[in-house]
Amino acid sequence: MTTSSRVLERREEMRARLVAAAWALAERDGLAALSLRDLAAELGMRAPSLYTYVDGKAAIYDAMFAEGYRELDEAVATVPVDRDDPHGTLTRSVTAFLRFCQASRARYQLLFTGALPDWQPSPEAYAASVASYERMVEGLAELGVHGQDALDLWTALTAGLAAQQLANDPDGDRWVRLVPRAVSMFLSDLTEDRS
Amino acid sequence: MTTSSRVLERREEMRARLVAAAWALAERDGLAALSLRDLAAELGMRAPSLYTYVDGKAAIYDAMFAEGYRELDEAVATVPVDRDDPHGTLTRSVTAFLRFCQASRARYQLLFTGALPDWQPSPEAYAASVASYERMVEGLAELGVHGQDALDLWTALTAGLAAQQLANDPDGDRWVRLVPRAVSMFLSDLTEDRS
DNA sequence: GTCTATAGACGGATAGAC
DNA sequence: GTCTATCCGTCTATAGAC
Repeated sequence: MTTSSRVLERREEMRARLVAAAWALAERDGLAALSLRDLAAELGMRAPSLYTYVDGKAAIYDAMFAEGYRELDEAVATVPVDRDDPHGTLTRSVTAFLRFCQASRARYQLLFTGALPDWQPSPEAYAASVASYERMVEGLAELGVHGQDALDLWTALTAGLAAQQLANDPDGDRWVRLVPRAVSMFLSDLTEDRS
Repeated sequence: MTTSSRVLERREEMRARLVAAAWALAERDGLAALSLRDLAAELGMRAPSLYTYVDGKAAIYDAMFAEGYRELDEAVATVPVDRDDPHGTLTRSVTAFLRFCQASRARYQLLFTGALPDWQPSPEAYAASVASYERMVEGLAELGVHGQDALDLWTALTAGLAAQQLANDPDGDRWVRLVPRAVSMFLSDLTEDRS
């Protein structure tokens, strides 16, 4: 006797609520402070009941990680690409990226800093992040950015803007304001002689 | 009856050994995994004995933090400043900075990422980091870098290079190699019209 | 599917003997 | 100054009743 689709539906719905509650707690108490007891309480349950929906804490981080990258793609794919305006396109992309990071400190930590001591993304979850990077590379290629060095310089620049913004002015725009200038700087460098 | 200087000397020496052992453990097991039991064992003691030298775990992180910034100043102050060669000077500085970060992952995390959940530097320890930033600002001024925006762009760029190097190629030089190019990019931007 | 009870581990910190 | 013993808290995870 197989499980009815009705039941599976309910389970998926509950699982989604579980992950949402996990995000809320991670945001409030810190990513590393997330505990199964607190999480269960948030859902009106006791800790052991969570195992009905999820196979332990690592699986919860995994689900959050995957969801985070899905949201990142959504936030970045929203930005219209104008091949004739690399500066505008990149500026809008990076601004969206920084806003995405600012919107959730916990998500930023989980996705981009290896801040969790006892957890590594599962291979499937990790694959999602690689795919995301590859989409970024394709987008940059459309705008005329080619070569590993240029890509590495780009990721350093954007990662640095995000890190500084989050660390020193989490709710403001001190580094967000610099994005157009940073993009100009980067694009100027691209068109220079490098012999 | 005051404590003899002989005794104070011994205490200071022991305290230094304690901090050194803490670094070793943080490097081996992760910064957050540092425990007083392990630390004591490393020194041939039991955990309660540590309280003779140090007032709890937070004080240990504090001592490590202060020492880390002392080492950073040493690593950066070593770089000779040539007012007539900003590019060379900055390149050497950033390279030294990246090597400093690579030399100890635990130190990098403690000093530059807020990766420890339940700990914040004490006001005195924090003051050391502010002083370090101010010395960097002075150094940049000597080389013709002025203004908050330029400084913020600079910190973003260097922080980003460090973050990417540590996260994606901790023992290599994938981003270290890009330092001269990043410095050129930055300096070119400085000399541009910004009206 | 949810619960209670509990195993089993690890952590920081303190009291008080020696 | 160092120890043993211990308190008290944290946590994940499992067993088994209902």
